Amino acid sequence: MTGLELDSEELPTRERILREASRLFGKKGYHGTSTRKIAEAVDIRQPSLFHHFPSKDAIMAELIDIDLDEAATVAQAQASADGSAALRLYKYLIWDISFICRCAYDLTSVESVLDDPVFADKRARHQTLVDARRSLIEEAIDSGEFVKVDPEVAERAIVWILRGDINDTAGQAIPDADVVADQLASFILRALLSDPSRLDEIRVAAGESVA
Amino acid sequence: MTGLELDSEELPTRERILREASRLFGKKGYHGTSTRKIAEAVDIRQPSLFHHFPSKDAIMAELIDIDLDEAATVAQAQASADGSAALRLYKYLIWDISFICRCAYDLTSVESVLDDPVFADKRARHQTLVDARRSLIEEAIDSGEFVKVDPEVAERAIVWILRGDINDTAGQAIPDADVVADQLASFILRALLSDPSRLDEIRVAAGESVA
DNA sequence: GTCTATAATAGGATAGAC
DNA sequence: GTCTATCCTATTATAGAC
Repeated sequence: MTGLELDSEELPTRERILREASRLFGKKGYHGTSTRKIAEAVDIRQPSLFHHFPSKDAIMAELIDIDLDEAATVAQAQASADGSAALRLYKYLIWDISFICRCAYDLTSVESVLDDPVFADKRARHQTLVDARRSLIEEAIDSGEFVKVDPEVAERAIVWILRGDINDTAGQAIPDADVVADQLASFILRALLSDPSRLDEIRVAAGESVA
Repeated sequence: MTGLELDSEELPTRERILREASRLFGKKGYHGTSTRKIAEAVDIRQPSLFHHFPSKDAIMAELIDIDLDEAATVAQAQASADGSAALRLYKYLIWDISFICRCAYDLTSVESVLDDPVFADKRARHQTLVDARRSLIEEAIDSGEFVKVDPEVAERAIVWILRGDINDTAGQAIPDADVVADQLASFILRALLSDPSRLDEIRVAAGESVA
């Protein structure tokens, strides 16, 4: 898990590099952040970074793995499960938004570097996540649980609401992660449910399966 | 207006610089794009850029103005108009999404550089847009047209759906801009309207006021 | 208005002492 | 595990010819 409860100065250097680099990548972008600035934030000299990571790319690569690995697993599990697709999409959304809110890293920059050839080896994992999400949406539309909307439009709206949450919460380890998760996931389901009054039933069902 | 109907090779060099730079900024980020790459895309040598723009920053600054100026004006006009706030928000959304879809430039990178001190002089204009949008949302919630949702949550979802549209359409001058605009704006209103069945009435009313 | 040549700086990464 | 010193490349921008 990511939420180590140690004071920032007590953390191992490698961990502090990941956290400070993620914050700077999120704020200035991957290319807008120099290894000198990362080192400054961690309070070491620039070449010392290369004792912990072989390259600047390797720092980013680790952040990509943190962002994608668990999310792809959860999304795939819900996509291949049984029962209401709307409920399963809601469960995935709650998990993902909570994860983002609780995460110690600012993962803003991850999606924006995935197109770069340097990180081409991460694309398959990303595609797993995209496919699982898409399959949940299409299943819910086909079954009539969702309105007959273009799945592409629904997917884009969902993906960007999630990316916005990543950007806005930005590795701050938000305390009321559950509230934010429910608000955003509810926004999405209200927009998509054929019968919006089912929302409360879905929220209750998701709450029970967690507890 | 932005949609000059000339062949790309016929356009003045200055215009081609703006278009190619915007595409590269959108794909690789502002800092990830060098002036050499821009020049290469325009098919001139790197120093020739500086005959048309005093600096790389100035290219970005002009793209920021293109993105913000008209949008802030339209949003403010709707915010200070009378009648249903939900209808006025829908009208603004339709205008903004259509603008994005028809725009000759990829404006993806604009929002991500607004925090940079270099572009601090653009922030007031951006804030005008943010405030106008926020005011429309709060008015619709207070009047009961929208569900009692946290205005912050609604605003973030809307802003990021718009940013996603900017990113996904990416200066391609989408032909069916009106369809995309209606689909995304409808998604947003379905998520927010207390009585989702009012959506069609709002879409018709917005269509009439345009024609 | 575009070119070649080049200045000046900032970038990622390595070598080797401690 | 961190430091200083340094290499090499890429970057933005300028000077001046055509």
